[in-house]
Amino acid sequence: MRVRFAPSPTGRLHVGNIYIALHNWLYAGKAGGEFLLRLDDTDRERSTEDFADGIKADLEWLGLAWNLFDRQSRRLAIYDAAAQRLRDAGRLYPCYESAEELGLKRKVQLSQGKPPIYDRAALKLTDADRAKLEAEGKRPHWRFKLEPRDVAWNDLVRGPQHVDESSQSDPVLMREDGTYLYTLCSVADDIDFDITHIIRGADHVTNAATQIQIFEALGGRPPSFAHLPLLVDAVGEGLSKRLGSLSVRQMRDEGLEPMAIAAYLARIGTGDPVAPVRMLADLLPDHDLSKFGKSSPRFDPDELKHLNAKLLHHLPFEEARGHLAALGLGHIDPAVWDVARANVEKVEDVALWQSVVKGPVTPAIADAAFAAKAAELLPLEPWNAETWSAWTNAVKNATGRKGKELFMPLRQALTAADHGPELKLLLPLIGRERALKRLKGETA
RNA sequence: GUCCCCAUCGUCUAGGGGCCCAGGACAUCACCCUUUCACGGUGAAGACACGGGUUCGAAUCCCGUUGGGGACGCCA
Repeated sequence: MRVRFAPSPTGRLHVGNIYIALHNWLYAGKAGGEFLLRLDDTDRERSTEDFADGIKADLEWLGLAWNLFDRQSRRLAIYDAAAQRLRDAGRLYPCYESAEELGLKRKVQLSQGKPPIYDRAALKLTDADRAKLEAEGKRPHWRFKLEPRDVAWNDLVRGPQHVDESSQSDPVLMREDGTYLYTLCSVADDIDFDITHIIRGADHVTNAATQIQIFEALGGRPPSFAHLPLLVDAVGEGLSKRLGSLSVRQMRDEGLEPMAIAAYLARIGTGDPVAPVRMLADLLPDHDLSKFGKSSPRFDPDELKHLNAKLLHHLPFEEARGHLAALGLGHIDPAVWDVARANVEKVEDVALWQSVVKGPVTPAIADAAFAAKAAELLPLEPWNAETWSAWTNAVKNATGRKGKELFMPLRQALTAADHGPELKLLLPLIGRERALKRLKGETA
């Protein structure tokens, strides 16, 4: 069993991409299969090396490791052989229309209310016609001759599918300049790599029918197909159209945990509860493509943020350590993490509480007399989790204050904030020396 | 424009003619816990897009309307 994730290095990975990558990874992981990362870089105009590196980095950051790697630009011989085989079988034919001519034809068809399908004019060309065109300096692009029949398959997500191929254009497989297009490369590679399952977005469903024909023409057995519903954004628009607006890079910069992203993307679209998980493997047992429907799930950044916070609230220091270090927060005290984690939304928020503990903090003191009295009553060290209530009780008895009146001024003096982790846990970390200074209004 | 697909609480969904005046999860709200907030616990509120059929009975089947998504490239 082998799956592939085949992005084209024409941009950074975005949510829609990693949603597909993740499900491929999970499917292979659960079945004990292999995961191929294949860079579809046949479009030399738009593919760049930087994007190729970026894609790998994004995948690594998410923990989506691949067993195999290749890129289409290195596999030209495979495509040459495939094209020749199709030519020999009479399934590949030369066409001489220019891109402008084709555009015009489509426009005319559309204006007549007809579907913009290639009219196969090139099929009617005689040898003499072709010779004449060649003599004029025209170079052909090559199309695959589709059989005009109904192609059916059982989609792992969508159930029984069929496409009437007489309503499809013969796909161009080779450009005028002799380079190949995705449609051919993809199939040739899938055959060569023995890909058993193609898991991709629903924008490829009609492609599937055409590709099945190419698989068959090439003598390969078509793999199983699974077309996941396309994610839409909050306004209900397709996510894949908005490259860059939700890139992996951007999510990382926002401080989101890779596991939060994975957990969210793994469950969205299914009825399974969206819950934080520690590692990708935890997602394996419940993974099942048949849990998906055909309608588009909404990708909600707020829900992701919420999940991210929830994940952090339970994250032991040992598991946060690496991530903290990666963010330049290697100096975070484990004790601070344990006390503050329930109050953070993003991992870097802990830095604030570290600075509250270690100082310097400029206290907010509204009632100096009260703070001074509290300072006077501050117990001697050693301090522990009981210190806070012993102290506040003493202050209560001495001043007659209670409830919010009592502790809010203390919190503000001690932390310069009016919310935060439990003071009974925070206080011992701050220590007597700093607490004393802050109660006196000094920055410490 | 043509073809394909979809339509249940705010969101993700369960549901395949009576087990459903619709179940779960997330979010929301309330209460509890906590000498605030957050965390945690308990509970509440909240939906079958609309109109016609079929049927003793429809969220479920059929038709239509509306709304949404996708495909139709010498992109992938």
